[in-house]
Amino acid sequence: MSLTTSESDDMVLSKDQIESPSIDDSGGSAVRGFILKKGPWTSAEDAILIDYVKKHGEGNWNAVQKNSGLFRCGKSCRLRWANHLRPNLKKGAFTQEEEQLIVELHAKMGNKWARMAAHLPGRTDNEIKNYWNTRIKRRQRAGLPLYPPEVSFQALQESQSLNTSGINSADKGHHDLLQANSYEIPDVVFDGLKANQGVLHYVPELSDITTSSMLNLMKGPVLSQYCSFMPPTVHRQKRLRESTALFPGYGGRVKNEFPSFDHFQNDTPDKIVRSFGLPFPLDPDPTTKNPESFGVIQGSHTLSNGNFSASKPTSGAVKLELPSLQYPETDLGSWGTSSSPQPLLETVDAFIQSPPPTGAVESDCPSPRNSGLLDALLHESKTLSSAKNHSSDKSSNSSSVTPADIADSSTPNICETEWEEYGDPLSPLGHSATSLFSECTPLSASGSSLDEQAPVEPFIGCKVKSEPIDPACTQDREKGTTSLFDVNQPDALLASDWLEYGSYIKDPTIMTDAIASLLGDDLGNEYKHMATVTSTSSQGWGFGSCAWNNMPAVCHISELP
DNA sequence: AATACGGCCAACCGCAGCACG
DNA sequence: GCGTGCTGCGGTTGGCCGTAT
Repeated sequence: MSLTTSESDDMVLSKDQIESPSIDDSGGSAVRGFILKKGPWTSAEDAILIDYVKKHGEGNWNAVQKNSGLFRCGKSCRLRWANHLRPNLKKGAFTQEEEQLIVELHAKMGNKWARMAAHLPGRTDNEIKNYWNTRIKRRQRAGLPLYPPEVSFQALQESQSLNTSGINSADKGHHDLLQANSYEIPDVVFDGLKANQGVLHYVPELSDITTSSMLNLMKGPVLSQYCSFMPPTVHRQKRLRESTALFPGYGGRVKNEFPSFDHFQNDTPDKIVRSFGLPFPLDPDPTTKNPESFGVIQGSHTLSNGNFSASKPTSGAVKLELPSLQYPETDLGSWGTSSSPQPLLETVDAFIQSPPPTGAVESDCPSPRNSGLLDALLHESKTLSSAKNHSSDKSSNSSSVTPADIADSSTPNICETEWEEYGDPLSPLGHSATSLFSECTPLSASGSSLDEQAPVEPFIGCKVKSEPIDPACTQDREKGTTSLFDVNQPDALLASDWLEYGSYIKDPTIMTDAIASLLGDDLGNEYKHMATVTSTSSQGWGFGSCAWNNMPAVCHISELP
């Protein structure tokens, strides 16, 4: 982009200026008695920098300021050179090929702009970053998925192959597989993976979640993460800084706090909550929960990113980063073999408890629903819902209740619909995300997403089927992991392996039916008998796991008739 | 026509990793 | 081993411009 600043009052400061000890009150900063200019670069400055680099080469940027008379800090010089002056820079809009590549790379890498730039000759990380951020906003408004179905599915397939091949954290096979697909996945992505530790540790870097990890994590803490991985659109407020604006109380504290689950195990609930992006501590008092804050979760890239920042462990709650599909530096294997999904539930429960899933709050749904994107999503979802009602009718004869049925039987929930639309597209998990959203959302589900994503469902394995207490069934599972729940005995629930902050569900049959229905029609019979409800939360949430992949699952049935 | 808003781009800031003395 | 400086990276902010209201 061309410089717009006046080039007449050029920046090349005179000797006098250079040595002036005065502080530049126009944005410049004084360093070692020198005034460093800030702001847009002028052509004169560019010329100086170019000339300097020609003579001395790149690097040693701090020397530029010392030797060229250019009053820019080294960082500024490097940035200017890298982004605008260096040869072979490709200017102009991204081509379709480039855009597609960016999407694919982002699905693989997350917000690793520099790495992505390496795959796009002539393009800078800044360009890509700006493009992506713009794209996100655009697609949000359009109610479109962040990742095109093909990209999501591709990532999904890759992750699937990874899972089925039994690759674990220590297995470099990940790498090979991914690279075979022409994507360079940094080693670091898998560094943290550890095989079969037997304990579900944590979701260390949700920001770096990969397809596989998403598949595995979707059901848990990631729930909150993915509930918000579409950055919420801030209406009428440019550059609203969620960290401070939305959570004044947590502003700096929440940011970048993302301890591993190892820590969670000994941490207080509120700490855990914050770690997963919840802006508020687990507070028994619902009134203390600011809907806005909660919405952050949703919007946080955490899901804020979604990202959650893909690059750094951050509180999804306050960051607008999108979730990458990277493998988290965690124990993926443990998800599959884990015998203790506790952390997940803890988090989920915390998540759940924040905003009471009551009808009164629904309109106020503290989720991404409050975002402008959600408005768009709502619109789209409505359209889809109406279209899908037809299909729903077809299955109305089913013995079990489908999400669509549920939706029909309850007050239409905008939030829910939006979440569904949100979830599918966002991650390669597509449906998995949807399932999560719908299941975690306190309200009825339109079921539209479920229908559409049917093909992907099998990969998700997140659905939970509630089966009547069947010792034989549960005993076959990881011992101690699955506990039969007796909704009539709060104590039993609290004592379950899946820690519960809540008490118990009021009507066991409702939970049972709800969960069963989720598996019944949506998931099909294939996995119908492969999941078991392990526990329930105080607010109508049911938790369980799937036998075929041991994935934790969660669903909510508060709105069941 | 005035204003508000969003898109886009460039630049800055803070942090982390690394190398070196 | 420690402190310092350099570099790179990712996130954020500021400003211009076009468009919508």
